[in-house]
Amino acid sequence: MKKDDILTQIMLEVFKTNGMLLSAGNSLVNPINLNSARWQVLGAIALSKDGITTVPGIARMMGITRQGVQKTINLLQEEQRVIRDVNPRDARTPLYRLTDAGKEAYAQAEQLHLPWVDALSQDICIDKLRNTLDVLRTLQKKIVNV
Amino acid sequence: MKKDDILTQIMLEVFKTNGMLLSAGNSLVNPINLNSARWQVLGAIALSKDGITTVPGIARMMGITRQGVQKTINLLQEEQRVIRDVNPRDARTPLYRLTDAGKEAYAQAEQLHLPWVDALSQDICIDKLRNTLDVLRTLQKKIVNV
DNA sequence: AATGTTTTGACATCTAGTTGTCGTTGTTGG
DNA sequence: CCAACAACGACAACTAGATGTCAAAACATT
Repeated sequence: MKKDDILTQIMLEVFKTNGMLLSAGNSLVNPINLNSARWQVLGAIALSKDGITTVPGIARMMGITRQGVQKTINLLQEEQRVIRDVNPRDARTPLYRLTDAGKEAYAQAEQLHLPWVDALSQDICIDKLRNTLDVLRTLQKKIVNV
Repeated sequence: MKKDDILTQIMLEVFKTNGMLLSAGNSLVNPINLNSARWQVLGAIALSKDGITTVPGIARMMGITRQGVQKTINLLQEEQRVIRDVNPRDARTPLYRLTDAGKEAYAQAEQLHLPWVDALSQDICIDKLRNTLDVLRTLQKKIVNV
């Protein structure tokens, strides 16, 4: 197979893998009343500097639009899993952080996630994983510039 | 980074790459009045045996639900890009094939796709691409079984 | 300091795709 | 042969996310 054909196949497999990961992720965190979208947003907040960040900040981190994140954040806020603070540095865009319930939900999600990732990474050597991560990131940079 | 962490990163990058590929794909085939979803379904038909297949067949090939494919097929049929045949082997599920307009649309899409893929695969050696394809497929098999 | 540009939240509309249900058609095992 | 059972199209409701618009706030440049 030529490079072009392999890359085309990779694209199709990215679509498929995306769907399967979303679906598996939903099943994984469904028991704790989460889904992939909320889980990811909780993670984005948890992993941000000082555990506090803005909607557009999350959107940039996740590579989706701020409007999409805003919807999820509004839901998480209704569920008392995130709380809104005034942003002293920018009056337009409030800061969000996890509540205790949010922290617990994210911790539970991690406990479910870990053994799952562990099982999936079994039998794939670390160099292959590293390479895959590198290729995906390289592709993204190129897609932006092309 | 541990294997687990790398794989977690890969998952996040798959989400991002998926979004970027969809968006770039939409821009790419937008000039010929297509989008990523319709383009993919046209491709699934074009690449199937004898260029004729069923809705559930496309769904299995693409790894999405038959209902999702059905929606896209219905649109493509309205646009006269696919045509429906009676399936002599199964009265429930009609066969679909490309019309001349459908074939032309797909050929045009390929002409746009080729130089794009070519530019993206530039500077990534074929072994890295092969490895990435392999890892994605391995992951999919594992996700199904875990 | 004034002006033009960018970023933001809020809101509305749209799209691709999932989930669930129904009645029908195939398929398979006893 | 026939009774379960699986797969199908049609339809409806729902979800995540994109796209577009607006006014307000922040920022940049002169």
